[in-house]
Amino acid sequence: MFADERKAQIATYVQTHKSATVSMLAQMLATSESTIRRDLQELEEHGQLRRTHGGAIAVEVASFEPTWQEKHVRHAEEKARIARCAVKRIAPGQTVLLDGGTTTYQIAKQLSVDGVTVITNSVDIASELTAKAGVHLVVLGGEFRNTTGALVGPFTEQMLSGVHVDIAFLGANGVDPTGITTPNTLEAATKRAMVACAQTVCVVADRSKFGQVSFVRICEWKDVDVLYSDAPLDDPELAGALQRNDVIYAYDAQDGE
Amino acid sequence: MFADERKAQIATYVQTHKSATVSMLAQMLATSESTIRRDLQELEEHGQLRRTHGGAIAVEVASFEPTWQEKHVRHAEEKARIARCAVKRIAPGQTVLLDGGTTTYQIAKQLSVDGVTVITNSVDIASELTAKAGVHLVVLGGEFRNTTGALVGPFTEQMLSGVHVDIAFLGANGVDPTGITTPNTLEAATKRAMVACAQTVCVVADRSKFGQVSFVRICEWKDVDVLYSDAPLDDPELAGALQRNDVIYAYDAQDGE
DNA sequence: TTATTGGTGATTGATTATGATTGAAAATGG
DNA sequence: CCATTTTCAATCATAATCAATCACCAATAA
Repeated sequence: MFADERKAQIATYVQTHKSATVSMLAQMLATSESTIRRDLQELEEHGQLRRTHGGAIAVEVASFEPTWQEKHVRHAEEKARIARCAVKRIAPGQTVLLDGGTTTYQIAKQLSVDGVTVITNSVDIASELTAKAGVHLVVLGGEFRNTTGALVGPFTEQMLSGVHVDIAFLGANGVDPTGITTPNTLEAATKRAMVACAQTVCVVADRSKFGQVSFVRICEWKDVDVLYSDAPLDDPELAGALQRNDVIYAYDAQDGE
Repeated sequence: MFADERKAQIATYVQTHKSATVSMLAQMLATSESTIRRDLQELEEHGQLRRTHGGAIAVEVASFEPTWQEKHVRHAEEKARIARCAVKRIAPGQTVLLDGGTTTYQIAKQLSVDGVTVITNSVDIASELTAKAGVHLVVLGGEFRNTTGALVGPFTEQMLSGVHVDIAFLGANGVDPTGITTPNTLEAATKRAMVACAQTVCVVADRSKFGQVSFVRICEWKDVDVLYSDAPLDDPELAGALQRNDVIYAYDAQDGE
């Protein structure tokens, strides 16, 4: 094990797991805590992670130092780009399923097609769409999860089993060559039910999700039709997986303005 | 859980829920109140939230003036009074069903009991309750009706058939000696399903509804347990009907202040 | 061989985070 | 207004963690 190799592993681990303790890293990499601390120090200097007492956390988790609003807005802008691209696929008369999440919320916000039926399990999206006149809104029942603002659980799945939609837009926490993942089992089950009832399945995920593998698998790429993101695809492994499963990759760089 | 991780969580929580108590955060994050206070102090110094006695609130909502729509609600003051009275009946641990409507919305707004489960078919109420920490929120699925902001229809009724609640608060457009009525058949069917699944049925209606008979009957007085309003009952015929069916009549005049 | 260099593990005093305690301050309810 | 309760800030003790330092080893070059 070379030093740089070890540092890369630490960086990857913290990226995917959002946090790690010094003692745990030392054990995992079969080295001393001193070495881990030195590595963490260096990685922090390179902005790869953020140190804390006892370990380190991923930079985006520590979003409390750099002004929260600033970061929030900038994040929203990337997601708005994805949404702008995704919303073009929605045609009048269609039935659209919008999963909970900030990116799908942007889709709802930018939706201006008349005569569409929107089904959602997000209270925020529902709230947003109540103001839109040309939208027939259907809300999926379920239990509210305040971490994501989505309605999930058996009720949601039961209701989903009774509907069929033309197109579904799903968010995901992890996007890897084998498929998409999310940290919560309830959410995953609900998303899976969404995949099952949609003619066309679109995943929306900004590039920070690429390479991440979260706890629970939602589905594989063969179940997905389109992946929307905000930048060119630079992971050859993921690109290959998408191609093999006929998944269209679409993104909108900030071009036309 | 690292300190910075915890602080980020607190910041996010307060942002999304608009407020949080020290004790609740301590419990949620499995730490002491001392630590939470230190975190809150630091977060306040960074302008991420605003501390209050007992907790913190989000920076953006420092003042609570009536919402844009709320000013245009007729009899808003009466409805708030009715809600203040009705909300006293809700006890910790109970499961509460809140029908859509401006009066029931006021109940949601004034709800401050911890550990209750609230089931609602109103997007507005759901949206309001996402901000309340101690509430387990369940949303009834269904189709959105623009005129009332409620979710109704077969989906709603199906989901209602699968639940049982301790107490339900219903609105009504007409209150007459034979029972309560509403103008829309879909809404009526949904309200009827609500009556069926509740142990205790409470009707909330300001005095302007008394004597009105709307198009579709929801239920008769024998199905109702309590009627909340804003003034003494002056219709002897209605009073008689209530008495014969053991319906409690409760109101809150603007007394104690 | 010998010196040097870079990386490593161990040690230790210093630092930091935390939970408990207590008197002070603030909210609450007459 | 006062009494009561709740919450707070300040302080302390403790435990965990860290930075600094030193010694060691292996690889390399003179």
